[in-house]
Amino acid sequence: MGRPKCFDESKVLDSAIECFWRNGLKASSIRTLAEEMGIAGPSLYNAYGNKQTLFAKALVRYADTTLRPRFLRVRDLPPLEAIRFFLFEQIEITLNDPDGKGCLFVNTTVETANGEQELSNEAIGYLNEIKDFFASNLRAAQSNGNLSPDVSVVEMSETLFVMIVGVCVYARMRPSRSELEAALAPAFKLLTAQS
Amino acid sequence: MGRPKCFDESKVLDSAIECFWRNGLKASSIRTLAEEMGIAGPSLYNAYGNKQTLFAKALVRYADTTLRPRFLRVRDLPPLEAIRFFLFEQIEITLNDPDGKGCLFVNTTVETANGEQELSNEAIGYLNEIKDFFASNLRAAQSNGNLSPDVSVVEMSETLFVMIVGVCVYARMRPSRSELEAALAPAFKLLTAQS
DNA sequence: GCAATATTTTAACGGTCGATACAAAAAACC
DNA sequence: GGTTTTTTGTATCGACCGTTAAAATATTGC
Repeated sequence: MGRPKCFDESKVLDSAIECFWRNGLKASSIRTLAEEMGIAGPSLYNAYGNKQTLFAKALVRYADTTLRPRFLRVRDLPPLEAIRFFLFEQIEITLNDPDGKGCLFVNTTVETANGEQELSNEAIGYLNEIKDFFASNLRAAQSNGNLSPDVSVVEMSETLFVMIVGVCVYARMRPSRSELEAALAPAFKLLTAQS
Repeated sequence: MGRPKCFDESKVLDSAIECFWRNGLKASSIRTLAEEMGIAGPSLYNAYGNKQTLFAKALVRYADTTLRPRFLRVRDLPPLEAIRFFLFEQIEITLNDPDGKGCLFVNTTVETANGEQELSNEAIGYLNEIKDFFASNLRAAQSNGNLSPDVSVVEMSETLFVMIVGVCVYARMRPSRSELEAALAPAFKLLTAQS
């Protein structure tokens, strides 16, 4: 019923993600968003509500298209190998990110922490999934016998978490491969030394 | 000559730092800045130029009042102890930061990376001073014999850097003491185990 | 006291912000 | 084919943005 939408809502949302990811929430105006999305302002409001709801939808889709595939990609690996691959992939993603976009969740957490709390909480929720990914895999590795039971899962998962978040900030500084590999090298050693 | 300024330029700049630190560059309007600084808009422009130059001056003063005192505070400690105290202090500062301001340099790097490049480069320069602080102290520890020459100073300094930057992002998530201490515990172990 | 200089105050500038009213357009239903 | 429903395009709204013009105010040098 009614006139059909003449654009793919998900594809256009991907363009919004790109804009928010690169420039942030406040630096992305409705006008530049609409232009980069290839639609007019009123179509944007008709399809996504307002700027805040558009951003919220962008966060959800970013999680679906960027974070969740990374979890799925390592789902069937041995737990420690899953963590190693996740960290390794972070380096490659960062180096193949010439715009220095980093991580939308990290950028959002930093930008909206003392303003748009609902958006901040949404982003933090996804970041906590990364921490949980580390923790559950470390626990599995201890069950497997691949990781010493003397290792504190809480400490190790928190450390890996702040390290990968730090790498996401690093991404915005256009780091070199050697800097990124050096930064994560001790993490790889921690994951093997105590096995 | 002329009418004297009726405010302390440094003290008022501290109020600007507080506002930028808490809310970021774009979310701090000239009007809210002027109000929080206790002066009128034109006085702000007369004293600090424009918004961008005000922010640049805020970055410099923030470095002078927040980062440099921390370096000086550990200047006379044994190098590894200096790093340990710096990390320990980061936890305490984060827990005594109820607004979740984190680090102005990290916030600025994330917010302005793809916009105001001059401000971003300024912030990155100060962050690199932190990395250099780690590297030079690690080298000194190796000269002292307090740190094994088998440890890669580059790897360790890069790791400590991404960890402390990660903690600064963590600060915006209102972390608990146990989370922060767990996150940095492996760093403390790395600094003693290989000594 | 008077001129010169610098800062404060008041008011407002043009521009952009997020958001919308309204009518034209394009499909489905009968 | 006319009605209904949704989306599109155009034009624009009031609010706020960063910034400044201009006049009033407060000091110094003479």
